[in-house]
Amino acid sequence: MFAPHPLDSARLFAALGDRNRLRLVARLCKGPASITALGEGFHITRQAVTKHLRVMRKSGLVRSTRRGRHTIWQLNEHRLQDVRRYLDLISKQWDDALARLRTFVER
Amino acid sequence: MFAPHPLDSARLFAALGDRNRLRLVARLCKGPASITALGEGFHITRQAVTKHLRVMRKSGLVRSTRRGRHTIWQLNEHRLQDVRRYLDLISKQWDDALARLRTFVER
DNA sequence: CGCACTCGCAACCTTAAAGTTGCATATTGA
DNA sequence: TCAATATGCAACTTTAAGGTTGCGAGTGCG
Repeated sequence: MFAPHPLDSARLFAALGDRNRLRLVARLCKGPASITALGEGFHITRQAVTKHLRVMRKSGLVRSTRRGRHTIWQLNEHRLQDVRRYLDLISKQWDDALARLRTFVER
Repeated sequence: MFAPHPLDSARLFAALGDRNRLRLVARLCKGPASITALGEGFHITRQAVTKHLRVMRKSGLVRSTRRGRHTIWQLNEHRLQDVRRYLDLISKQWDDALARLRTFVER
């Protein structure tokens, strides 16, 4: 079965926990792109974009492949599913807790 | 319809993007609890726990109610669903992008 | 070939996150 | 009532995140 590691999950959520990184993800949803192409609409340096991409790569959310003189970045669909599964697990536990509470309170 | 704001979402993910906060969430899944009860198994100060809880409250992930001399904290199921919905939206866009890519590549 | 383009590396700055310590305040049980 | 309990408030330290600038290196078009 699937057992999400809390530390890995934390890193994954942290990777999504930044405004600019979320915008990068949204941009990557439209398809793979190079660094300069990704930073087009942004008001940050190319280096900042690079840093964000590496943070996300470290968490496994994104991967890169060298292609000639530019590096192509794309989303890692599996990791996104990991996050969703982790949230589902939390939600389920929470629902169970609520159910137990209702039983106790007997309202 | 539901339109998740990227900035709000970022704050929400950031709230989950910390090892100790994730452990707090896991603990809160078992039911509401007070601050000292929450920090029981942790190796951090009560004040640190308080700070984490407030970060999560600011993102709407958790809420608190004063009850006598202790404050009871519990999860906010609605916000959890918000995160899940946002991820679903991202995943869907990503799936669409993949579909488009397959059409282009014509493999 | 040479120049423009795309990127990596490294140093640096600024700010905020994570955590601690110390003290004040309110509540409750004996 | 009084002390123990449970929390809040504030100042402080340390570390890392987010961002910038400068420079060097590989790649490809004209």
